[in-house]
Amino acid sequence: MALVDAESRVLDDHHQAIKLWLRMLACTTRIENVIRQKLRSEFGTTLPRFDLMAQLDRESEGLSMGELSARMMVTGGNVTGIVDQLEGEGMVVREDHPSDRRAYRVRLTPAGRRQFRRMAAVHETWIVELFDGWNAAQKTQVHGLFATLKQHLAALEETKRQESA
Amino acid sequence: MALVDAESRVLDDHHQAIKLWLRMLACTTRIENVIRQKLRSEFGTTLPRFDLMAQLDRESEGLSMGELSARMMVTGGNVTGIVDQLEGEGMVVREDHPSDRRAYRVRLTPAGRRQFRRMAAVHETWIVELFDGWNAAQKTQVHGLFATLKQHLAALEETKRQESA
DNA sequence: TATTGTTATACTCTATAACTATA
DNA sequence: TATAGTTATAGAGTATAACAATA
Repeated sequence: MALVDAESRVLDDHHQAIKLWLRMLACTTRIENVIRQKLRSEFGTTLPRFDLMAQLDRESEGLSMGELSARMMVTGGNVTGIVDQLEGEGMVVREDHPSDRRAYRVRLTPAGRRQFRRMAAVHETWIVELFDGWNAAQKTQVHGLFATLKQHLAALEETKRQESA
Repeated sequence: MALVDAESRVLDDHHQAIKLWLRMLACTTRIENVIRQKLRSEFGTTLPRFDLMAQLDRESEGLSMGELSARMMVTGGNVTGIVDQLEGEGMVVREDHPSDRRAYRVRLTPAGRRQFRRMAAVHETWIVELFDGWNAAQKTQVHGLFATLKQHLAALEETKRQESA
């Protein structure tokens, strides 16, 4: 009996994880789609472009292409394309890197910063509305729980990296 | 002072929502990437293909193209493409719909069901490992919280649909 | 007329690999 | 040799619109 109970607990735990994942994925996907659609219809931009500008907004000194690539978790070729677009629209500039002539220092132009701040303010109201199903205490709770999960995921990746090395 | 406090609470609440969203999105994206990569390397398949087979596995009677499209939340043309592939590999079949000659009834073949079940079992172990940063009580808690959020998101969509009508 | 599904097309997002120019 | 960035290419994933067959 003890064995059977242990097995059914394992089964329950498995199904619990799957159900949790599917529900969480459904919520995230839905929110992401709303954000993507609103960014396109209201500002004519996309999530990666918004993300790139957000990274630059945090760094008044600017970032190299490689740093942008690392922070956005995409490979270099993609960053080149997005920066090309935004530079063409006058939102960012590639300045020479002071000490490394291979590299650039990408930064927001004044117009780019104004435009980003304008978008970010509206973006924030969308997020607030979308998460209004949770009260402040619940948001705090989930925020803490995801900190734990994030650590766990980072540890898994670290383990895997060491195995492959 | 009361006004200032109220304002700073609003600000805090906004930042809380944004930080929560960014952290949640980071976790979801990371998990999704792991799943995508493992599905490709271990089973030579993709997330939408896996998802389509999962929908069919739940419905022994099969589903029409339109029903698949609605459940997967993608437009019809995409479903045609995925069903074409899976039919070519003998995983699913398009049967005539009994009462509507415009429609099909797509269902898993026995081989398709065997293959899906095999994949699903392994997929479940990936999910369990990825979510192992939370204990059972925490998983239950998050599952419940996401039920609330899902309802809230559905309500928002409903409101919007009525506004546009 | 409205609906089911297909076709054709295009765009976003991403990864990989070969390339250049510096370091 | 190694690194920063670019270019070219390929593929996943998606949406849109025009179309044929049937309701």
